[in-house]
Amino acid sequence: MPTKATVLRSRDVESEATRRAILDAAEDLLATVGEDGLSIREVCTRAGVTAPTIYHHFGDKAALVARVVEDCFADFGNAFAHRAAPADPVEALRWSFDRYVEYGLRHPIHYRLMFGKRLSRPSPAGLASYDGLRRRVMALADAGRLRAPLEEATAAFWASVHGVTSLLISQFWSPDNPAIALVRDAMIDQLSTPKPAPARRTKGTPR
Amino acid sequence: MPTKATVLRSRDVESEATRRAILDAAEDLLATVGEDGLSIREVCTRAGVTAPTIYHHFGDKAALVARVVEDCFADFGNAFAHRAAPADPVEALRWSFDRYVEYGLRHPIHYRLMFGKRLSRPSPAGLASYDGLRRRVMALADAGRLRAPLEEATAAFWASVHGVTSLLISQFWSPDNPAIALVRDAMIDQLSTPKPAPARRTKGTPR
DNA sequence: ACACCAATGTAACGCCGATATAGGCGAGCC
DNA sequence: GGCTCGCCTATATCGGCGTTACATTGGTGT
Repeated sequence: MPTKATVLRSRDVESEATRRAILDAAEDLLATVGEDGLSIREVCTRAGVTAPTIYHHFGDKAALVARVVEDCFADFGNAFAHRAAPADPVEALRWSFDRYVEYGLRHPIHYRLMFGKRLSRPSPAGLASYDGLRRRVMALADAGRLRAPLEEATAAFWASVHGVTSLLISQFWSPDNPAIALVRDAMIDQLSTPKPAPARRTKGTPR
Repeated sequence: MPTKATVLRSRDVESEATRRAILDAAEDLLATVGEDGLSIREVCTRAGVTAPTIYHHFGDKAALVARVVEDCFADFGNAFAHRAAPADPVEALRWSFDRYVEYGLRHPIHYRLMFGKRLSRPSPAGLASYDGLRRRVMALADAGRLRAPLEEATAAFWASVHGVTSLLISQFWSPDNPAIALVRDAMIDQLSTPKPAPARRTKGTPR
């Protein structure tokens, strides 16, 4: 962004520092006590500012939370990007399912905020993360192994992994529920055709 | 002669009347403005009582909401019970999927409260509604057409329909999204054998 | 050098959920 | 009838919340 020379005006860097302090405090609080537990006043004391500063920088509480959630999508994307996915597209999809569920279980509050209610407009980071999923389904199509329209298949996969993750986060299910793998493998089996070369068996996916 | 339980003492019927008035007001508010929009004060004015009355009858706001949600599960069950399901167990399952989604779309706030976060203990009405779903899956098993353990299959079916409903309610999906039927049919295809198993009387849970 | 304006603080408003306390009033006993 | 007792409801209030009108300060551009 700073194509022009970034002029260092001291008040700007101070302002940015407080902005970050507020965001850090908010993110920390959000992860521990949730959205309802997060209070402007508590953010104030933690960030060392007073209320009008927060409102000056973010508008209102909802916008502050939305901003934090935006950052969460980046973390969510990293949960996939910073780890090597299997080469086989079907196995990669299974792997994506597991990483998705893993993230939800690790950051349940964040997950709820990200996917519990759509914000006014889909956030760029949210769209990017969905794009990542679509690409993984497209890899299946590129291998000639997808047997549903791309968008529908992507959406269906999302619905299944979101359903599982939601029930886990809401503690209707325990993390060792065998239905998790059942849903995962059922959906993947339905979306993909068997491997073209019949003889070779891929590792460890006993239907 | 009335039994002890039916002795009508006027103060009892008055108390029950105010209790119902509070519940009706709360249910109405909940359906329109949601849990956060529902305030004790608003319930008070609508029900024509004052705050301590509500606390006397229900304890606190969470308990009041929980009580309303309990009633919602009954409505949810009626969405299935009061309508004729198809005779074929596979079609009945498909029908259940649609009724489930339909209820969620019709009562999104209630749905969120019922399935968004597990209450302290699973409510009796909630267990009953899950039992209804299990029975519909068991009908498939009784027809020898279920190819997964009963509990796993029930849970997997629930996860898929819950995932779809959640995305619809959160407005990530539009109600005419073709992925809805894709998820539904994919899961049902995976859980059921394509044809009525002819001779084998395996009413158990073949794997 | 000075006027401007973004950044921050002070203080307050109107909500909220929750409660201590007191009063009303039917129920049952003498 | 008259009494007390226990359940039910209202009055008044508390502390906390999100939010905002207003004042203040200090860096910035001219």
